[in-house]
Amino acid sequence: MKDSALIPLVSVQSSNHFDFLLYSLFVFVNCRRYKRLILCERVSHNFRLGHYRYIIVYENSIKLPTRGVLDIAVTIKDVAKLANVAPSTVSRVIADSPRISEATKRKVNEAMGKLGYHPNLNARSLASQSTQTIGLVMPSSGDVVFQNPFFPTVLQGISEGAHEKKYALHMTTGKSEKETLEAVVEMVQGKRVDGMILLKSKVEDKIISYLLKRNFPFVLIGKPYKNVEEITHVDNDNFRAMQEATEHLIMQGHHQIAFIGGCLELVVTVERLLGYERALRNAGIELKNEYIIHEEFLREGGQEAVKELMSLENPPTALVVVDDFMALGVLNTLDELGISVPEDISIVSFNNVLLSEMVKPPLTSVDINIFDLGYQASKNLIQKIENSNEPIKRIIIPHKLIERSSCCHLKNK
Amino acid sequence: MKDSALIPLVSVQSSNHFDFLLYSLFVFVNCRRYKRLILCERVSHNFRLGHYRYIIVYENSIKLPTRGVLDIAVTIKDVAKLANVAPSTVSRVIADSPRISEATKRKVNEAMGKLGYHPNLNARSLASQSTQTIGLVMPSSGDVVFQNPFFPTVLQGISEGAHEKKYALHMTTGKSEKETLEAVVEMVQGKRVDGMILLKSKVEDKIISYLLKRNFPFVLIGKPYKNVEEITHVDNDNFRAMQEATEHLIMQGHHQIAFIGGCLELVVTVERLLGYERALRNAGIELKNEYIIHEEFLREGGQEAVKELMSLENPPTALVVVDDFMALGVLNTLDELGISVPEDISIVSFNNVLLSEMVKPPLTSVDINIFDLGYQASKNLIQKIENSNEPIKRIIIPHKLIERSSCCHLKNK
DNA sequence: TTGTTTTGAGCAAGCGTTTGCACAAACAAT
DNA sequence: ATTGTTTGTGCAAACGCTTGCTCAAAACAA
Repeated sequence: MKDSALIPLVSVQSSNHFDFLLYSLFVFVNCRRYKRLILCERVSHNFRLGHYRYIIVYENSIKLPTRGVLDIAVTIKDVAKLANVAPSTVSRVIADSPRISEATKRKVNEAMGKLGYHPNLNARSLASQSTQTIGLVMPSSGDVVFQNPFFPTVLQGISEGAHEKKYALHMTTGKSEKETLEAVVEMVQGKRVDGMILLKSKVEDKIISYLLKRNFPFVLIGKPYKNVEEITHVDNDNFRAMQEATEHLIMQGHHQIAFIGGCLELVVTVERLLGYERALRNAGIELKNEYIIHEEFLREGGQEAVKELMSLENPPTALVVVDDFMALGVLNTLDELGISVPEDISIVSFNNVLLSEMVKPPLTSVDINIFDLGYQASKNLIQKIENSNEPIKRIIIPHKLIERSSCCHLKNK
Repeated sequence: MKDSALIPLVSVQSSNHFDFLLYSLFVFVNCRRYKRLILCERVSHNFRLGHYRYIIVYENSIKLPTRGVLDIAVTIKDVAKLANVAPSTVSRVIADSPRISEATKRKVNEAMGKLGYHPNLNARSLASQSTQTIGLVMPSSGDVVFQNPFFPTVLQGISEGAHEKKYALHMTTGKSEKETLEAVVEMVQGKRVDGMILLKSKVEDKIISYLLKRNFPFVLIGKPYKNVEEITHVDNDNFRAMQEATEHLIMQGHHQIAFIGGCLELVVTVERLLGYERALRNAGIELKNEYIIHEEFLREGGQEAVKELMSLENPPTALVVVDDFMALGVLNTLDELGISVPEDISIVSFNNVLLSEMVKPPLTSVDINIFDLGYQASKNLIQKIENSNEPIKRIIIPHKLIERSSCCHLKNK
């Protein structure tokens, strides 16, 4: 005889005939050597596949009611019946409402235990209008971000923050900008999530406008291009960070400093570029256009750019690179060109991922605390979800220049 | 006058008094200079916050019915009313049922457009018992996996496969094994997902037993430790891959080959270890216990191990390392020890992540096609979800040894 | 004893869909 | 004209939960 575990699906060919279904069940029960089968509730005449409930009786003694032939789940009603209370009472026990007496709670909990009850979260979400889920749009497969550790780390932070408050994550991908927006609409209007985290802010961001218009809770990682006062965001002070990185080089005597950055549509690039320019200007160093490179992360393109840069009449003596991984590419290209770091050229990069200390030479890199970026984002999003009066916030995650061996004082020529 | 966008939440202090609510609405409407407000439906006497519907009338001409005071969404009923059909018809139009005439479809679609209707996916899931979502448990923050590109890449593959079939991803984290199982139960019994993808298989895997017992669709990435015949899984032929990698070294004249692997509880480690042993045995080379190292990925531990290994009486002339990132650590340690690769020692590693070609020297690495691992997992999971008769499958993703410069022929001593 | 408050639990409506069947209208076949 | 078929829509129950209000019983006060 079987124990009271779930019973695998019996294949019922025609769902249109009650008798046939019943018959199938009998056959199934017999061949599995269950003792008896009792249909105990016929949910409606207008029945659908999956609406029958039954009890298995073992060895003539009634055991627990077991569900499962057509994947019928244990519901709150079943628990209520077993505990001899109303469904609403069970619901309140689950919510640990103070209006229920201890005695009843015990009784109900016991029944839940016996039946192996687990609430149906879709039903819960539908009724309570909340999902305990936060939404995320992944960068599309082809995206630059995917190649480097930023994404997983920030995800890890988000996940950690969500986990602490028992929130889950819901993600989709969008291949194009249009698809991405659709994905967001699906999550938001489809009521799949209570709030959203955006992983990057573009200069003209449709998603942000959409969420703003709908007044839907969201947190942005990065700095909004506009509406700064209306958007809770968590960011580094990228302007300062880059300024400091550049100043670090300046203090080491470098005047010819090039900037290697990413897509100018990303606000972070813009900010950092400004910080770079400020540092140079403060030091009275002239800005040179040919020292500023925006390359997508593709290695080949990067190589080209670096080669061009180094073959200028006055090649730079130092580089600021906005990403460790990109810096690694640069490092390789320099190596090919026979230029050695830091003797011939100094490099400061960003992100301080694990990689940066394992590379030769270890990279001086600005640690922007990616994990915390994600962690604070989800934490603050949840606050916002749970209290709609929560004020707009701007959370700045501190950065720190980690000195390693990719920079050194400019040798006097 | 406002346009027909959503109207922000009016703060209604007491939800208990209809009149008060009505009054608040009027105040709100006046101060926002809407022309008129009509309550058009009082959903029930026994009302709850958020159950009122209304129409805004602009400039005396009736515009679209607008919802939103208490974030009331447009429902299928509203669409039905506007299009003058039954809700069921709207539902069928959405599902593009052939039973609906073209004329009606057009009419309904128009109404949906006007109202900006979007289906409530929770309600859909509840009624249709399917979520179009696949579940995933992330490695916990502290986990090894998070540090290297395996996770994001496989996620990318999964996401791609899911996206193609319009499935979304649902993720949670578990910090401990217990929490992880709870997270799975929550997703499965909470009916949040239609199927699951497991990212690694442990030797005694409670999650697998659970899913198997419940007969819940899932796909494993990696090889199951037991019940191989009952579990659809996608994997590399890790045995062969490692055997080939080792043979590659043997063919280059190496006899003293050490194995640096990860946690022995992971099936993949076991498989690869076996492949390594087979290769040696086939070549008639004696296995040495001191040549086999299992280190968690922590850099420090790894360094220790490598140092120990190299100070053996007969240090190995070649290493197989089960992960590129780990190999990078090894590379660094060797560098510290003044041992150069590949001159003094050859290395073959695994995964062939972008990193491996950017490192000095570029690593000979076995490409196991991580993306495809994820892609096939979600693709096959979805097949399984959509057709419960889908047979159990074993999908082997081909691997390929990518030769770079971290190996060379053993110089004759 | 009677009136009043408190406590605990139940009733039933509601969340927004899907879907089996009923049924009217239009058409075809007798 | 009568009886079948189609074809297209509508009806209403169901999914499994939450929650405002009602109300009986218990506890307390007068």
